[in-house]
Order: sequence, then structure tokens, then C-alpha cells
Amino acid sequence: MTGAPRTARARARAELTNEIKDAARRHLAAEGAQQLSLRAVARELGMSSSALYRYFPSRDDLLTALIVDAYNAVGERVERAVAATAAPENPRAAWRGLCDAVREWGRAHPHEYALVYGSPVPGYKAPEETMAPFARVPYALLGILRDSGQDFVRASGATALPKPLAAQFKAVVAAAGLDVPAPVLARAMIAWTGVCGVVSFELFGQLAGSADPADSFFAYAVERHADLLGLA
Amino acid sequence: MTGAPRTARARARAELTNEIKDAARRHLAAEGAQQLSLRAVARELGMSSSALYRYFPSRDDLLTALIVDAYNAVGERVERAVAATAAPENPRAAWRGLCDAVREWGRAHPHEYALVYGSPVPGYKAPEETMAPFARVPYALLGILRDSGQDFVRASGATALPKPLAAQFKAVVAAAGLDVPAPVLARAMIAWTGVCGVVSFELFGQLAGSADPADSFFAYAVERHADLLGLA
DNA sequence: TGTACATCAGTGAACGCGCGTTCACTGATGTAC
DNA sequence: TGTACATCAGTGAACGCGCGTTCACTGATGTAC
Repeated sequence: MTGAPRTARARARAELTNEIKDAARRHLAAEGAQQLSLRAVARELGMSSSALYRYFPSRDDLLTALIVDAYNAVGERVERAVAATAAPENPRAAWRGLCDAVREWGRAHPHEYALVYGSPVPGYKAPEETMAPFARVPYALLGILRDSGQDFVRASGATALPKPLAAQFKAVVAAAGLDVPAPVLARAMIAWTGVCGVVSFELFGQLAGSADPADSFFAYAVERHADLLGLA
Repeated sequence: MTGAPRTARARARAELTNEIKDAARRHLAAEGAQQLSLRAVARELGMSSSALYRYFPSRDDLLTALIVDAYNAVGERVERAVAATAAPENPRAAWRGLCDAVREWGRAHPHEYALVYGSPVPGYKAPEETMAPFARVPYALLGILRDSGQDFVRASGATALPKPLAAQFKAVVAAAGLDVPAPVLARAMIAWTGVCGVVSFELFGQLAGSADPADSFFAYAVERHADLLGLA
């Protein structure tokens, strides 16, 4: 992103910014998503609460930084997992890799997962800068489908979208400059919401007493969603 | 549940208990899920905060009451919707009814939806009394599948579960006294998590900029999940 | 290389606010004889 | 039906706590000549 900082002061600033975010992440894990407290973060770092204002102009800006970091973290893990599977030759393996990466990241960072995929923080409005990181995982999925060169939509037996949905998604495809047909986007979003549904249920405790532990159920659900996607 | 209250005092108590819960629900909608404030609720009702302790021994008990009410509200709507579709003859219509009921309830009460299906409230441990209301929607879905008399698992082309999952779900079926085979439970849970995934994405803002408004996408996703369930 | 000045990091006190919960109390409602 | 007593609803003050943010300030780090 930005080049290496030239002065000692700039280096210290960059380091401390990261330390603040790390402490905030720990505090998120301890106290839960919404009540992130600047004072508690400052306390953990042994500095005065007012000093934080040198680094983040308000609590919401710190939140935004954490959200951007979280989207980028899961996005990067997903992209690496997909790249490791020789995606074009085996889209189903790539899909598996994507899903496992999301779940593993979520299990390792449940409160960051909740921050981005759980209930919205009341009174917080996500600024525009979160949009690109937000889209990394869905884009990775679209990439798998595009690169497979497979006519998986036809393979799955459903060729056409209902008219209103087709119109809506054609517009989305055009506006975002995506290189997939609308039915592929629709299938991708069903798969993506489905997998997030399972991960959310697992992390939020809705599977306690049924699919608990959730490993086998998750793997099975991933395969069924692959079927629905029409992946070979 | 309990009979009609005999004395004026008991009647007033029951009424005020409901008024407190209503005010708490409104407060939930205004301020968000986790920071439900007893004092704010009392203020809205024009009573002292200490008076609330006559009705709920602590903040967590009020939360529990709201959670139980929320599960029962969505459960009842789902059960009515399913009953209205002549389910045994047309399981797919019943499934549609279930999904639409969940989504409509969620859209009408997004903060109650977030309370039960969103990020868990930090420090709050759901007591046993929430379990039965919690299970109403999944049970309604299992009822649709059982009553259809259809061999939809075979119809969908996947007969056997992987061994570990089969063992796990057989145990769940036995422990809960369910009258469906394990593969049906597995399919039902995939469908249920999938639909909740779409509703959560819609309500939590993840569909903004793509499937927004989400009506057609939701309907399409419901059909595809019905395909996956193997419903006629 | 040294000096004068500008920039920045961090402090500590303060403002004004809200929170859950406890406690001793007043007054009304219900119950037993 | 009337009276004595027990139960309950609700009050208001208090405890002890935490919060985000502002402000005037001290010292250290960087920059231009």
C-alpha cells in the first residue's frame, strides 16, 4: 500500500496503530462485538484514552479499520486457498477450499466474523472504503466459476432466471463490470449465503445439540451446495 | 399456558409485564441488540428503574423473555403458514410458506431476528427454557418432510450420508425422538441454514448493492433449496 | 554541523452522561377469621 | 360484613462504575537554513 515509513516517528506511528488494532481485536473477543471501548483499549496498552485520538479520530473510525482488516483477512485466506487448488481444472476442489477457508478463519476469529457477518453495530454506518474488501470472497467465488469454463448452470438443470431477477442481476453484472452471466451470479450468491448460513449457525451457537461438532455437517453441506452450483 | 389471573393485582401484573417487554422491544429496535438498558425501558414507561426488578430479577431475565417471545413469534407464524398450505399434498408449497413466513417476520422485526439469529449477546448464556421455542421452526420443516410421505432423499439423488455424519445424526434423531431418518434431518438442516443465510444477509445489509431489493432473489433461492431438498 | 522553529505524541484532568443493582421506605391490594 | 395482618407494587436516593470526547499542556522528534 504505502511505502515504508522514512522517519522513526512514522515507523513508531505505524507500529502503534497496529498495536491499537490488535488490542481492539482482543477486546472485541473478550467483551463482544458492539461494545468496543476506546478506554479499555487504551488501558490495555498502558496509555491514556485521549492518546488514541492521535491515531483514530473517533471510535467509529477504529471500528471501520477493524472491519476492513477483517474482510481483507478472510479474503486473503480464501484467495490463497483457491489458488492452491489448481482451480480451473477442478472447480469443485476450489469451492471446497473457499468454504473451508471461510470456516477456519471464522472459527479462529469468531468475534471478527461476527463483526462483519453478524448483526450490524447499531448506529454504525459502513463507509465506502469497506466495499472493496467486502467483495473479495464473492469475487473469488465468481472467479472459480468463470475460470472453470464449464457450463455448470446448464449442467445443474436450470438455465433461465425468472424475468425480474434476470433484469436485476444483469444490471448488477453490468454496473460491477463482472464477466459472468446473471444466472451464474445468482447461483454463486445462493451458494455463498448458504455457506455463510452454516458458519454463522455454528459460530453463533445455533447448532449446539444437533450438528455439534459441525465438521462433518459442514463438509456435507459444502458438497450439496456444490451440487446445486452444478460443479463437476 | 397459565389460567386467567383472578385478582386485579395479578391482572395488572400480567399487563405490565407485557408492557415492559413491548417497551424493551421498541428499545431494542432503536438502540440495537446488545445494549438493552433497563433504565431506558423504565424511563419509557414512566416508572423508576428499580420498579422493574419486581418483574424481572435481572437484565438477563428480561433478555431471556424477549428471546423466548421471539422464537415463539416466528415459530407460530411459520406453523400457521405451513398449516395454510395443505402441506402433505404439496410439500414444496409448504416449504415456500415456511420460508416466506421467516423472512416476513424478520423484515417486520429485524432487531428481534438479530437477537435470536445474529451475533450472540456477549456474556449472555441462553437458559434451557429457550430450547423448545428455538426448535419450533426446524421441527415444522421436519414435519413437512415427514408428512409428505415422499422419498425425497432418493428423489434428490443422494441416498447415503458419509459415515461420521450418519452416526452423529442418528444419535440426534434418537435423542430428540424425531421420526425422520438421519439423511432427511441433514437435508433439512442444510435448507434451513441456507434460508437463514439469505435472510440474515438481507437484514444485516450484505445484499446492498447486489440483490437489493431481495424479493426475487429470495424466491429463487427458496426454489433452489427446494430442489436440493428433493421436493416435488 | 548547529541552531531556531514547527510539528507531532502523549498526559491528566475534566465534562456530562449512562449503566445495573440495592435498600429502606410508603401506600395500596388481597386474605383469613 | 368488618377488622387485623400479610403481601406486594412502586419510589427515590445512593453506590460504584464505565463511557466518548475535549482541552490546555509538556517534551520529544523532525526540518530548513
